[in-house]
Amino acid sequence: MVPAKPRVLYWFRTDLRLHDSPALKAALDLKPECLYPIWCWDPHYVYRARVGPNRWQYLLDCQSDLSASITKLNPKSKLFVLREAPQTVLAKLFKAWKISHLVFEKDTDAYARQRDEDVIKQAEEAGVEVIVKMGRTLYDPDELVKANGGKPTMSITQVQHAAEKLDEVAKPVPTPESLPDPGNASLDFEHTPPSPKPDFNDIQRIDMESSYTHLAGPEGDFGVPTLSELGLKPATTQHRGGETLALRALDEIISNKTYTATFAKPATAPTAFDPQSTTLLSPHHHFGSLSVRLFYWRVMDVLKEYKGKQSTIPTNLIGQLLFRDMYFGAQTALGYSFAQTHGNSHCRFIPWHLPSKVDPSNGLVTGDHHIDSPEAETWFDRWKWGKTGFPWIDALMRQLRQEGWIHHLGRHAVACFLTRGGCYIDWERGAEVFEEWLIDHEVSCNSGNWQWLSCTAFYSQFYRCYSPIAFPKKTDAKGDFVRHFCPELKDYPEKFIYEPWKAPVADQKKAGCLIKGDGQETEDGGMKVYPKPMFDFNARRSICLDAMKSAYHINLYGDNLKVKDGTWRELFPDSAEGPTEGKSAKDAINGEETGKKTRPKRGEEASGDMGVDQDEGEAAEVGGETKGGDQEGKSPGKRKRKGQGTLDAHFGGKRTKK
DNA sequence: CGATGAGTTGTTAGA
DNA sequence: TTCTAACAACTCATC
Repeated sequence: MVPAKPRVLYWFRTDLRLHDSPALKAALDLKPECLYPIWCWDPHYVYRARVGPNRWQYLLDCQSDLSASITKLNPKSKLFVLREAPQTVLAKLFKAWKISHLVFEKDTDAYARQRDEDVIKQAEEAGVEVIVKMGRTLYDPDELVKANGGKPTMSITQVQHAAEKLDEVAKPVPTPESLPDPGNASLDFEHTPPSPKPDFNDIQRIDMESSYTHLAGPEGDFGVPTLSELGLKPATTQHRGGETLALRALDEIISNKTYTATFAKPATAPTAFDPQSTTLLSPHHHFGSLSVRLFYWRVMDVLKEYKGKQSTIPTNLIGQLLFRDMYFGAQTALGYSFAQTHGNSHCRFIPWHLPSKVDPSNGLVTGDHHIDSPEAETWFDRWKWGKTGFPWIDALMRQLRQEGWIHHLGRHAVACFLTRGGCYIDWERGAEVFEEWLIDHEVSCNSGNWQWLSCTAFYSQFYRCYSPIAFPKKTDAKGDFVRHFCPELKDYPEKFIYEPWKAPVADQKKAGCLIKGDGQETEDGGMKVYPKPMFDFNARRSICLDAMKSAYHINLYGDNLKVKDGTWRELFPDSAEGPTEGKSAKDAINGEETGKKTRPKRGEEASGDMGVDQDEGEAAEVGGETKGGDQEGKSPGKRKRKGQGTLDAHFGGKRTKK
């Protein structure tokens, strides 16, 4: 009996490329009778994740380019976009298209794992064989974590040591030269449009979201959707996606051997924008339109040949990829909790303003936040919309909104400003804005970088704080970057470009822009207006510094029971920055989720000690990581403190003792 | 175990 | 202009 030839569903997700795709190669190695290249238009990303027009456009670029490349290899084929959740549509396709194999690239963020587990189960039930191949990172995050003793990778040293135990980074696999025909794409089954509520992107839509009206799209041709179907405004970014552009960009970078071999991230200018000083490959890596392993080996080839002085890990290009793998490893080990403080065993708890609301039924943030301080809410709003009155911060936030990309150090500057170095606002608020606006947004990297900058994980030198005035001067004394993104300030003298409020009114008038108000008005009697700074930066920096010092001494992590039940407040001095005290603040925050509604308690010990709760479950994912000792041994009492001053006074009797 | 040096990416004053 | 030290002080890796 001759076995039937395989009929393969190749499910594209964040691997929108034909080159160096181990999963696609595995699909083709089956020598299938037919291969359907498909994409599921997943409602999770349409409604439940924050995605703005710029990243959507980038995705559509990637899909269109991929579809055209598929058609080039086989005129009968293309990318078949199905407007339905993978969790509901795939099982129907298995049947309707008589599928024998489902093949896809492994994805490791918390949602992706849950989704894929669900789909794999359905495939097994349908008798469909599933093939999953890694191709998204240098190392398989699961293996990396395993090699790191089952613990999340929290430093580059850990990544390097773990990587030494693994095989070397996989060499790129060849790009296919032909593709099998797709089979008959009949849609002889019921379409299940998703529920549009809740819609996290509702506020962005200028029109009804209508991408789910037909399974194969409005033309019935499985075509790539449009922004207008999503009810979104057109993209404003000039950065375009797609494998063709990605490979061209890669060639250009690699052709400049000196740039490639001497690249040192901290030395690149965050003020450079035309052209930018870094590679801008991150969005290609995010969508998989450029293989990180291809990039790795192309860079390694240059490093092997280059005779001059080279930059090294971690500042060189290879180091950048290692950081990416580090965040993937941390996310993999911690699951959903990695993207939030609540329940996160490796993220410090700081009593930030505007903390997230948490759903007590699952311990996950709801997407909404508490307004413990109306002032902080105003600061957050002004930060988001580029109206803080600090030109460097505002220019960056406007570039981010318009173009969907800012330099890594620019991200440092605005993140530090929002959290530990200015507003003392929860990093999760900032991460949400980045999630919406960045074209290269990646859950693990975004969460990781925000934790880094807010000094809640990965990094702890909170006394190193970016100044919105001194920092940009280092690479852009003239203020060209600010003049471009805050054009109302373009005629300001160099002397005042980063602190325009210091310009005498006569100079303000001469430059055609008055410094006044809080960002509401943009014009006054025919003269442009730029807001006054929303606070005294140096005063805020010192308040934040003291607050961070205090929170570090109190030393709570996101999985601590006191963090979970709200009793952390008892440990903080009443005068501490953040929602630590005051009847109204306490009611506003405690009322809803702690109150008398007790969360399920298991093994809880109300001893007042830093109990370590292991019931969140994420750790099980990596084979029962236990970190019971984590908070032990870090007790504040062990720490030597030589300063006297105000701070110690606050601690009197407040610190927990062991 | 304690001590020491390093840690991708700070700022400022003063030489 | 470019360099250094002081600022105040964190965790991690290594010896």
